Amino acid sequence: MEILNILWARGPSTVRDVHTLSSKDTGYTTVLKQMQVMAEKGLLERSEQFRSHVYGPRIAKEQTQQRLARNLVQRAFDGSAKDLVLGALSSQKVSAAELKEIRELLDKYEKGAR
Amino acid sequence: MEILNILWARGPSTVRDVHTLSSKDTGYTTVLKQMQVMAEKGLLERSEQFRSHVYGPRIAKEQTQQRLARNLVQRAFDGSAKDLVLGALSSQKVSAAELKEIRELLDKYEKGAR
DNA sequence: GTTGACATACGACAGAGATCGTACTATGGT
DNA sequence: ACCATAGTACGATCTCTGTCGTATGTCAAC
Repeated sequence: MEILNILWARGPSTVRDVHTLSSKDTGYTTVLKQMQVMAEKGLLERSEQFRSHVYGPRIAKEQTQQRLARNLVQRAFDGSAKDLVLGALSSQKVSAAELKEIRELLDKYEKGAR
Repeated sequence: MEILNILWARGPSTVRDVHTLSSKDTGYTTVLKQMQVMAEKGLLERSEQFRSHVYGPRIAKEQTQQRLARNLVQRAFDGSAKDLVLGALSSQKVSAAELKEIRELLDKYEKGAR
């Protein structure tokens, strides 16, 4: 997950970049291996054009987030999106600005979808 | 996760109960083992008073959901609760009634927490 | 008391993930 | 041409989880 986050933020990057930016202090080859495996599994694409291979995310951030959210809602919240929102709110501080954005989101969703 | 869901819904139950209710068709001893391990890890408590041991959830549903939501927000949504809501909404249909509830939730949260 | 049904305990195994050490390879500077 | 450096490839190990088979224990009914 952290690897994906870095790649989404920076765009295609080398293993060294990712390793340097990673918060975990794990070995270089560990990150390399992880990225190789992720590439094998289709999560990352890699370009071998340069001396250091360059890896990029193969699925969009939004799409992945959607998948994770749905997954969690199904498995832990009995399909209730409401409860997920509840959980998210009560688990951390949410700023007034963010609350506003969430409301706008709900409006937009209501208009858009049916 | 499914085991926890069943226990939250039914309250303390035997392995047989859980196994019968489970949607996966996995062996009885598999469920038994899982529940034993979960008990070891402190997720379940078990009473050996009866012939068949009775297992109950050791952590409240809400608390677990909170933890999971926070965890996901941190790891996959850069701490943005808004994005999690977005993900949840766009990943599935959400009824008008549920939208209403979510709005009320936001109101309550805004009043209550600062 | 024997037995059949049902329970738990335990160990084995396979698959996935994370981690790392080491070996191999390519590249640029001298 | 050589060698130090920095990269990749590969396999070994460890830990977790899920899965199950088999062994062992218990209890009630005959």
